[in-house]
Amino acid sequence: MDSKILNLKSKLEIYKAAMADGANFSDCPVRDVIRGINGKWSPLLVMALAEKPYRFGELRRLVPDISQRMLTQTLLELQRDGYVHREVFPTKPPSVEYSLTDLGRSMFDPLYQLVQWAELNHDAVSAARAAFDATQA
Amino acid sequence: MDSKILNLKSKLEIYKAAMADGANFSDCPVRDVIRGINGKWSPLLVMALAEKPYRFGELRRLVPDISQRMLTQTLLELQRDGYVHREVFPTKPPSVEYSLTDLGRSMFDPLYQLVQWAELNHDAVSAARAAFDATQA
DNA sequence: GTTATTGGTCTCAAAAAGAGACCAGCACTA
DNA sequence: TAGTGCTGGTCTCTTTTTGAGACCAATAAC
Repeated sequence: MDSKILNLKSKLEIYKAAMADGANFSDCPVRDVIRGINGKWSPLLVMALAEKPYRFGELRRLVPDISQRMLTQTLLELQRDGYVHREVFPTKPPSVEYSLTDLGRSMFDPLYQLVQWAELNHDAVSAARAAFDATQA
Repeated sequence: MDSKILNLKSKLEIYKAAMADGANFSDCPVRDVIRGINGKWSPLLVMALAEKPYRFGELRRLVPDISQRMLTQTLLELQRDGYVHREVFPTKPPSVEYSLTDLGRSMFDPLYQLVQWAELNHDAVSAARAAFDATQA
């Protein structure tokens, strides 16, 4: 346990070094990147596209609770940040395929770590929520 | 590169297995957990508290662009999900210390992976954004 | 008595997200 | 030939979330 904490501390040294010298978090360049991938739908779409390219309508069916408006908008943001490639095929009617770029694929590993952690701990989180809500009642 | 893709695919098998059989993403338990930590401020606060416990006012100064309202609210959510412990000390005026629980600490590793990735790739993202915006002008 | 500090809450304005109607262009069908 | 459906969107309206900032009680220091 102690060694784990030390390890954690040494990692934080690196993390803090990545920030501005003033050591406040507001102009940390990492935040800018994280913000682009921590929208409500972005990680989900990246995970989906990591499997294979999908067309607009396919993504819509895969994630039924996203509105068409947010799907368009999130895909545009992912495209702007260089994670997703958009290609229009001249079929009738035209179909549009979305796929991950190399940059997008490079995000999969760390993102998947987080997903794995979430899967491993979602029981603990549910329990914590239930316990907390019980005290508030 | 090919082996990387294969590795990615095998990981996705696991990911999909974690979902409901219908293979649509809307009732994936992982989403519920991810949602709790992908707010605008949550990952930042977890990273900060990973270093050491902080008091309310200290966090406010550390993250100058968070409003007091959102700091209160985000800390409450993190507490509810079992990531953060809140302790009131009977000083005058009372001071409140926030620290990570074991569950919160267990999140650090995967979260830090993502931060590291973000740091490594923020130049590429900036470049992609600039290139994209140039075509839209 | 005045001022500052603590960790909040409350209210109101602004921004973001969700719901759903609408659209053009073509193919297929009746 | 008129109707229907599919494509990937956009537009508008409503609801939710966030941000900005005033306010608060209790106490200590000046």
